[in-house]
Amino acid sequence: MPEGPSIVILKETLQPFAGKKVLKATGNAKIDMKRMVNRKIIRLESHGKHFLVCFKDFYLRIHLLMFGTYRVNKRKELPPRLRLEFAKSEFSFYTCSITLNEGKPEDHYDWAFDLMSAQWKAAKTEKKLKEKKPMNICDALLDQEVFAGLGNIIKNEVLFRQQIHPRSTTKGLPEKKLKALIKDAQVYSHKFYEWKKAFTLKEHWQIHTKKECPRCKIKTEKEYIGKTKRRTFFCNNCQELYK
DNA sequence: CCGGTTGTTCAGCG
DNA sequence: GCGCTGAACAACCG
Repeated sequence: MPEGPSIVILKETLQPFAGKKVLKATGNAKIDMKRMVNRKIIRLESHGKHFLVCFKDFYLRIHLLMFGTYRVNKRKELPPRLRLEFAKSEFSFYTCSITLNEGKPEDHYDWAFDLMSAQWKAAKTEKKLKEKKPMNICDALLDQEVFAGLGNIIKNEVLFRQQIHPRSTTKGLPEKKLKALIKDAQVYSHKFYEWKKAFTLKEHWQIHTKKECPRCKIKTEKEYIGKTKRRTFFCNNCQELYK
């Protein structure tokens, strides 16, 4: 579930709960369940991979991590981390990280860095990236402070689309290449969102999990690259190294 | 049935 | 106190 576009879909799925009053809150998350009872959900938000359930003066931050799932008006066998029950409906979250934060989300989040937000700004993203120490491009793309919502699949696909070798560095990328990569991270995130909604995400993968390059047909590489050591699929022939 | 993973956090070490 | 590494967490799929 967990890259940014999937969290936007989650937000949209739970939208009917906005404005509804919580009657019962249960689950094994280490938060004070009583805080939500008899309180109305004011709005549902997302920022990168964070899903936010907002109340008047606090909000829940839900992160699905690798294996997180949720159900609406249905239950899994698993004990829920959090279940909120309303007059005629409910939702449950499983295997995720949940924190209760005081204040408003806008005090802690800047949507200029959220790839799925209408407020996303390429220029601010580029500036933020340049303020960081030079690093491997895979690590940079997965850095949530710079590219909020970008996950491992988007990383692999965007590097392939832009024909950038995953062993390239932020310092080594020419200005033009860097700008194109930043923009495509946003463009591809939105495509990911559309395909995910249409259940056609996997068939649109060009390089992720692929054994053969769709462009030049040679065998692809699978390596664990960068400090993050995440699974990286690439084509040695089509993706140029900038070091 | 085992191995692997759309992710993050934290303990331990030098 | 720092950066780095590896473990821990955990459910589901092939």
